[in-house]
Amino acid sequence: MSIEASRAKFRSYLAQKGLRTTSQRLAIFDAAFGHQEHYTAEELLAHARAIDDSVSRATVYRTLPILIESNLLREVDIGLGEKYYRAATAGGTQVAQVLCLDCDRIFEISAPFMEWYGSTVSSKLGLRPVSQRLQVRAQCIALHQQGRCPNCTKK
Amino acid sequence: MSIEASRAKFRSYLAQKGLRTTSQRLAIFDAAFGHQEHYTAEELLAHARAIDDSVSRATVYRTLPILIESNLLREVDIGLGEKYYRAATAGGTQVAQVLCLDCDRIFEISAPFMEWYGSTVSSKLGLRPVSQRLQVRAQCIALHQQGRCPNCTKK
DNA sequence: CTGCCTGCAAACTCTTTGCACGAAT
DNA sequence: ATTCGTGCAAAGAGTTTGCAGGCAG
Repeated sequence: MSIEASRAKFRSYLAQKGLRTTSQRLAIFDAAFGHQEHYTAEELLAHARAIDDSVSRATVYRTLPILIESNLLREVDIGLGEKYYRAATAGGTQVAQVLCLDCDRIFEISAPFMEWYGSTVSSKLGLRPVSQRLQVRAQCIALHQQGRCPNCTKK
Repeated sequence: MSIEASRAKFRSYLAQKGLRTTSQRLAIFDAAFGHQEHYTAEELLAHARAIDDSVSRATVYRTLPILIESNLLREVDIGLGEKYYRAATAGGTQVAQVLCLDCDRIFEISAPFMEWYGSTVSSKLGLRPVSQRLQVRAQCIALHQQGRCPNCTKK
């Protein structure tokens, strides 16, 4: 989905929910879709302010749930204390995250069996799965063996 | 492993690391092993205080890493804001968690393929897996269809 | 005009830390 | 006697919220 199509979807979602189309919400949307990587709320705030410097931290936190509910953004909580966000891509519910503990980079990998697993396991408990996540924490082999990582810019 | 064996393991771990065997640490240990369910740091504090009312919140937070490093306790972060802890059982690294969103209860299910998956995915990225987690969020079918859940005491 | 939305700052939750006293070795 | 460990309270990080004023519809 192109960014124009996504922006249109955002505007119609706002209209449909009776929410107002403010310049701040649009700036946050544009900031959110200007990056393909994972970012924190704080980073999103910085990006949004580069577009519209009137955007406040509070509005970022108030807008994030709207973007998530409209399926335009995905929230990724990998247990680092702060949450990460990422523009939603197709099939986004079936991805696993791999966190490199050396550089804190998050990689995403397709995990098509996850949904099946969630259903199988939940049904045994009389539950209906809502979402599932599969996360791997890992260390960089090259960094630990040769002292430097070809992917990491941090170390 | 019996609680006596676990307590012995805890004492020897402390000795081996040059850490002191204090009454507070023992009270926290006993509180941690007096429950089989998941509990929060706050709940652990309450249980520990029932055994030794001199235990403070700070000491609970300072003792938790020791219990985890010694593989006596497992930390479970299911994204509810606070972390949960549980006495470690055999094969504890290969369990998936199922969270009931209606009662916040955490169920654990054996997931023997998780470790294999972590290795497979990590190796493609030049990473070595350290740990992995598979978590399912689910709703209670009975509660939503019949208005009450046979498992939940909360609702 | 109406009332939703905003920025600001304070509040909040969970966890960590500095300090001086107290207890294990 | 040494230190390490402790309780207390304050600090910290990330996020949420109350309020008075501002802008979309």
